[in-house]
Amino acid sequence: MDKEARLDGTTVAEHPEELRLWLRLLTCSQLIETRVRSSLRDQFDTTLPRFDLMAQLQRAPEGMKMNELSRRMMVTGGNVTGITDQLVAEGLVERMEVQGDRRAYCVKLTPKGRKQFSDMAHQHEGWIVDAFAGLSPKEIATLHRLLGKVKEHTKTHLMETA
Amino acid sequence: MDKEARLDGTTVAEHPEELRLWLRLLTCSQLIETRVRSSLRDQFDTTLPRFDLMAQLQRAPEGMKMNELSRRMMVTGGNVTGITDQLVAEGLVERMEVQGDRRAYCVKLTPKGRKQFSDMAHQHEGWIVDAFAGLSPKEIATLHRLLGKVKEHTKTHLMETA
DNA sequence: AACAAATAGTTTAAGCCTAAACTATTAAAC
DNA sequence: GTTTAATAGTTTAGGCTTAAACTATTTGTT
Repeated sequence: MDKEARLDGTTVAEHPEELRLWLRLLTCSQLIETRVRSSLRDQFDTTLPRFDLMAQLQRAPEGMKMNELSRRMMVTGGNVTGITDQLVAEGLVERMEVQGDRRAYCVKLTPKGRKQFSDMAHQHEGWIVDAFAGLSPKEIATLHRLLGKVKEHTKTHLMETA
Repeated sequence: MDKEARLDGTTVAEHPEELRLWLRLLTCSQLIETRVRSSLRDQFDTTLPRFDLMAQLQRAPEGMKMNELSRRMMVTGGNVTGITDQLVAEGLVERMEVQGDRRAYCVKLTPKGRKQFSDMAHQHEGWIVDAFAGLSPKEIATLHRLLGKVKEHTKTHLMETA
């Protein structure tokens, strides 16, 4: 039911290989992401979006504008507002005024936030290493390279076919 | 800043390759998924979860129990209840009683649902083919194979490290 | 048969996320 | 310089998703 016969006697999937690849890619993301969310909740009583925001800030010791956070996290500005509000309330990040632009905020990890993120990041790294433990270093490199092509192609061709 | 020097003069990324791979995998999923969501909304005024549920049902002409939908879609039962309610209200799927088990429902596409899904699926296939148009058939096969290893490894090792 | 345990599905409360409308500020056009 | 447009961030309404508590039914134990 899922295959079509061809003249040469072989069969071909009714759905193109691209579709099968997409479903598998999605499954992998979801499996790993579900595991990470669950571990973050159980071990640190936090969520993936909060972790992601802090991860962005850790790489920017001087802080980052909401604007840029939104772009890097690939979520809407309103979303960043909400997550930042929570982290501010918990004392993990702080909003700082930007010299010369009274519209903008610069968001930065507090010392408490840096410490907490450091603990989480160490565990997180382990979960991710585990997730890919079935692959050899060479396979990891290949996967990384091929996904890089997908990423570039998708990013550049995103707005064409509207 | 992102590299550590080693004794042999080479450098190694501060974060393991697995972490870089994970971030890239996530980026690819999100880029493609965002595009699909947006197209479904613009062209069919519907959402990805609704599409996904209908896609599962289309492969099961006899219908499927909520239970199995939940497992295949990798979401909670409560979620399936909500999405099914909407699709029932729109006349796209129907709940049927199961002979011999008054707890269960069998959910099935209506003729209207089959027709609408068929239209959407055709477009959807195009979006996905586009997303991977930067890869050769051989690269697609490689990616599919490697992600298969990730999927199997993750699925089997999921509940070990709790 | 009676009780306990498991299963199917729903409900609820809370957080995530988006698009769109909104406020405040800055930059550009003229 | 005043108007216009663009930018930074927030708010709001609505849909998605989950975990946990819940109802109803079925299965297993004795």
